[in-house]
Parts: sequence; structure tokens; C-alpha cells
Amino acid sequence: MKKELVTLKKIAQILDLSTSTVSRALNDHPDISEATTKKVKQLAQSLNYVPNIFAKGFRKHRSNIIGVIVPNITHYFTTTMVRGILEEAAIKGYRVIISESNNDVLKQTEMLNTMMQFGVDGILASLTKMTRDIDNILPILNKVPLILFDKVSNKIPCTQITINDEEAAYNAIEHLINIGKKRIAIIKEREFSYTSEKRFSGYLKALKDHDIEIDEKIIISVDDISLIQGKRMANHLLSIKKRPDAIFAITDSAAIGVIQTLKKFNINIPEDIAVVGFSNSSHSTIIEPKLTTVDQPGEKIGKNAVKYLIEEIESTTDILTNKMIEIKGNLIIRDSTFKV
Amino acid sequence: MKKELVTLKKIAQILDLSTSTVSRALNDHPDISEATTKKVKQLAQSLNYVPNIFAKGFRKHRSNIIGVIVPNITHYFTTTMVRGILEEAAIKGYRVIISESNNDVLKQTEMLNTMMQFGVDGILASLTKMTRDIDNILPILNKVPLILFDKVSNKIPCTQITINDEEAAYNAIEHLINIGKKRIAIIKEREFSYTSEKRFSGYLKALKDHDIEIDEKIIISVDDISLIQGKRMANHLLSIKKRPDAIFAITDSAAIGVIQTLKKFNINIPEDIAVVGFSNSSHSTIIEPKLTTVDQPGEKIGKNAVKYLIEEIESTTDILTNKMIEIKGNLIIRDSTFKV
DNA sequence: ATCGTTCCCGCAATCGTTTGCGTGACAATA
DNA sequence: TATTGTCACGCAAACGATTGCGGGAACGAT
Repeated sequence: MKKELVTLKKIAQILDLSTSTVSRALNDHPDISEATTKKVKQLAQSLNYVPNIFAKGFRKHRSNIIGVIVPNITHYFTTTMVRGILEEAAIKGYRVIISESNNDVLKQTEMLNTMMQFGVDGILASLTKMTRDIDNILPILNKVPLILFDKVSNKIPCTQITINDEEAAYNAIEHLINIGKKRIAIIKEREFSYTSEKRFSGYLKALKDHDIEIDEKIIISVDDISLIQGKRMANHLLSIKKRPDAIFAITDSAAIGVIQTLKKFNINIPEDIAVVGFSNSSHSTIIEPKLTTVDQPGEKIGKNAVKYLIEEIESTTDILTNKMIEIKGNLIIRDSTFKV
Repeated sequence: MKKELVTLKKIAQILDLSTSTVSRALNDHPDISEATTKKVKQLAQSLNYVPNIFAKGFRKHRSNIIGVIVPNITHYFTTTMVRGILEEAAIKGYRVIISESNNDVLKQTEMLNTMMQFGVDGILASLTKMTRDIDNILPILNKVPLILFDKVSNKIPCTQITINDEEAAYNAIEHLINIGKKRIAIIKEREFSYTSEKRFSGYLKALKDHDIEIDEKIIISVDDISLIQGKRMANHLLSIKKRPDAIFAITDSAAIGVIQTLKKFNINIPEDIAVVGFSNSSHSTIIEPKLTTVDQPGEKIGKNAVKYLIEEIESTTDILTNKMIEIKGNLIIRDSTFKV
């Protein structure tokens, strides 16, 4: 546990140099001659020198840590984004600390603050659903770069990275139309959710473009978009007089709930009612029939988020950037909308 | 971005005290009178003082960060453990940095080293499958506390936390026997895997205890225990002359592969062949019939891992602890073994 | 009056690294 | 020769918190 630390001073003593020279040599400072630089680096190597991270951070006010906050780390899609974040961060020499907000707004702001106090160089956040009180988040912006991904909010002036939800939803609906569906229901979220709204507007746009009547009765809003709610809403949709012939659930889990109750009532999928989800979760190939859904390239989102964040961290200018980046999601057609 | 930092010195100046007094006051040092302690704390509060984490770590050689390494963060069970880790760590005032080894041994050792250099106070690791070259891991033990969880290795002298794999497997097999199954196959891992071996020995023990013949032909070993392999091995098991009447797959994903091919051949589950998995993954209730499996309390494992790790971190003695902790997993009986 | 305690608190060093500034050696230029 | 410039490096301060040591004040006991 003791293990005599190797420090700049030690290297300096051995080489009969000053610590400053050693430091500069290791950092490729132009003031230092090639010869000594080489000498220093060699010794450092052989002594297995590692710079004291604390002293370094202490001086430079840099931790090389980025903080990540997600609502629920248990969701498969979230983990794929996290994977992308970890990869890209490792490449760029950053470590990642992760927190889970459990969709609790208070916890979320608390975590933002802890992370700040803890000295992260930047924060990547995927917001909880009902993040309305932006006031708690805005102060962060002046202190440390913040980038939102996946669950974003256009009320916050910072760069944001999402799926092209609207377009992807549009494509999904168009696919349903192409296979002959004319009465397409949607199950979306009631609480304001950026992604839900985007997908909804893609839905509306597609219907309009194909001159299909929009019927409020088959536009279903739920509080939490879960498997259970999918079941409930499918039940509801079966009970109305003019049944839909397709159901677009804003989320795979809801779509799976829908499929499960349709099967319970022996409704043929996709002939009687087609179903499409959103996420390409791992469940979508386990359920039968396999679910048509939108694949979201999580790793790509994660990587991009890190890329933009580090850009902001290492930029010298202090202006808030405010880009909106969209990553393309792809419709994956499976048995729930298409029979071979 | 500038934002005049609040430091001990500033507080000291305002209160006309020395920084040392302020420091001690904030740390509840007995030398400081109640009155001044109170005064200092109040001012610190109102000034929104946060100790500079770098300076603190610099002095105390403590980062209050623990490193976590997992093979694959995408697995549901892994995320539940991570959740437990995050929760417990947050409570204890530690941050968590996570890395993914992707089941790559080289990456794993590299990550261990990076984390060490980075100054984590301790490391929690779930090992990659084929971690044989313990040599890369042993040096870590002298430098920083290490605890293994889930994927462990009894070759490494440190405390380890697992499910009671053997017992749980025993219970699963006993359940199969109780519902009348007499010829029970197992699909396990070929490569040495601590958990696989444990589950296998539970299987053997249960069969012996119930005087059931052990048949090598229905003991299947595979390289990677995946859904695909589940399908393949199910095919194989169907092809042998004395078919099994139950299949115990060491893993949910393999069990799901098994179910999928059994269904393809119109074999009744569980009447003809019962299936049980291990993990209680989220897939196990999506598949039909719903899968009987062993629920592993991931959060509990995570929490315990953190608890023991912090214990070691904060202990003053330097002796390597070497406890084996087992967390109980519970058999969850569903349709794949039991018809109502 | 002197001594010994106890209670509170300040001084100053310290951790390892970075960095502004200074300096000596030497070469180039006037 | 005197001046200027460049190169390569050293000095020392600084970052903010912690901590061993020492010391003054107050008080009681002798």
C-alpha cells in the first residue's frame, strides 16, 4: 500500500534536472531540447511514472471526467447509448461517471449539482419525463458544458442530440399505409415529451400527406408509456366501434403490450391489425409475431454526444452552442406488419 | 465560467479566523468550540461553499471514486447490478466510473490499470469469461481494494459476491423432478466459468439426491451460451434417440432459444419438454410460454459489492480479505414448467 | 505567586504539478 | 567589442485543503 510514489521530483533528482524541466519534457514543451525530452521520457517510462491525477487536476482545474445522467439505466436502448459514450470517452481520454435519476426530477437536479461540485468537465443528460422546472438546470449552463441526448428539451439552450423522431415515425406510418392500412391508431404519451410529440407530428404529417382522415378517437394518450398501458389501450381500442386496422405505439414496450392483448383476443397480426413500435428493443424479436419497429442507433448517439461535449469542453470560447443534431433511425420491418 | 471560487481562505478572512480553524470546524474537529463551528458552518452554507475536490484528493489521497468493470453493460441483469451499485455508492458518498470490457481480456486488464492510474479508491469487477491469466490482476491487489461480483474467479484472493448458483440450480432441478420429469438435460458453458460450474454441480447433486441416472449425452457444453446456441442445442437434443423431457439452460437467453425451436417443432411445453432458464431476464415474461427461471437480485448484489468494497477502502488494516458472499436467488415458476 | 491543565486556535509545512518569469550560455549581428 | 537574440533550463510561486506542532489564555490547584 505504501509503494513509494514516483514523482516529477524523483525523476528530476535522478537526471539532475529541475521538476519544471521534467514536467515540460513530458508535455512536449518546445522549450526543452529533444535530447533531454527523450531522456526524461525514457526514465519516466522505465520508472513507471504516472502523473498524480489529483495534483494535475488541482492545478489545471480539469478532471477529465464527464458526468452522465440517464432516467433508467435498465432500458436496453439506454445501455446502447451508454456503450457509445463509454467507447468514445475512452478514446478521447475521458472517464465517465454515471447516475440514474429514476425519472425523479428532484434527484435529477441533485445529481447535476453533485456532479458539478465533484468537478466533472462536462455533463451529458437524458432528461426525466416531466422536466418542466428548467430553472434548476439553467444555472448549470454557466458553470460547465451540458449536452442533452435522447430525452431532450428545446427549452434549454444547449446542443441536443436525438433520433429523427418525426421522420422515422413518418416512415413507419407510411409503411403501414403502403401495406393497405387505412385506420391507424397511435398510442403516445400524455405528459409533454419531446420525442413523443415529434413522433406524433410525424404520424399526423404522414396521414395528411396520404389524405387519410385523422380521428381523435384513435389517438390515445397515456401517462406512462409502458407494457401495461399498451395492454389497456389495446383493450380500449378493440372496444370502440370503428376498430383501427393498425396500431402505432410510440414505444416497443407498449407495442408488445398491444400484441399480447391482440393475441389474447385471437386477432390476426398483421392481417386484422398491424402493430409497429419504436426502439428495436431486444424484446422485439422475442415476441411473436416479431415486431416491426424503428431501430435507434444508440451507440452512434452516445458517441456523438461525447464528441460534441468534448468539443465544448476543450473550446476556449465561452459562447453557449445550441445545435440540434439528429441521428437517423431506420424502420425494421418484421412480422407484425408484413407476412411473407 | 469564472465565478469566484469560495475557498477556506475566503471564509477565514470574513470570520477573521485561520484556514486551519475553518477546515477543522467544517470537519467537526474536537479542538474547535461549538460556537465557532456553528458560525463557520453557517457562513459556509450561505456562501455555498464546496470543498475543492482536487485539493482534497490531493491531500488525502482519496478520490471517493470507485471503478466498475463489467463485460457487457447491455445485459439486463448487469444493469440491475449497476443500479444497485450506483444507489449504494451514492448513499455512501462515492461516485462510480464504469467501463465495459466487451469480454476482452486485454481490454479488461488495460481498464484495471487505467482506473488505478486514475486514482480510484477501489474496483468492482465482473470478469470476462476466459480470464485465465490471473497474473495481470494480482498486482492490482496490492495497490487498491478489489472485489469481484457475479462473474468471479476463486483463483483470485479477494472477496467475491455471487448468487448461490449451486443451490439455486439444485432447486430448479428439484422442481423439474417434482413435476414428474425424469430425463433432464442441461445446457452449460464449455469454457471454465465459475457460475456455470456451480450451476452444473447443483444439477448433478439434485439428480443424485433423487436417484436419477446421469447421462452424459444430455449434458451439453457450448462455447458461448447464447440464444443461437440454445436453438442449436435444442435441435441436437431433439435428434438423439432418448429425448429429454426437460431442459435446464444455464441462461435465459439460451432457454429462450430452446423454447423457440421446441415451438417450431410443435412440441408441447411443458408437457412434452419443460424448460427452465436462469436470470429472470426481462425476456422471460415476453416469450411464450413464459419462462420458469431463477431470479437473481441484481440490485442486492450490487449494493453488497459496494458495501464490502467501501469497508475495505476505509479499513486501516492492510490484510487482504477473502470472503465469499452468496446472495440467494429465487426460483420463479412460470408456464414453461407448470400448467395451471 | 507559581505551576499544570485544559481549551481553542494559528503557524507553517506539505502534497505534485504547472507556469510566469528570469538567467546563463552561446551565436549572430552590427 | 558591444549589442541583441535564441535556446534550454531553473526558480519559485501558486493551486486549496489538511495537519503536526506549538502557543496563548483562562482557570484551578498548590
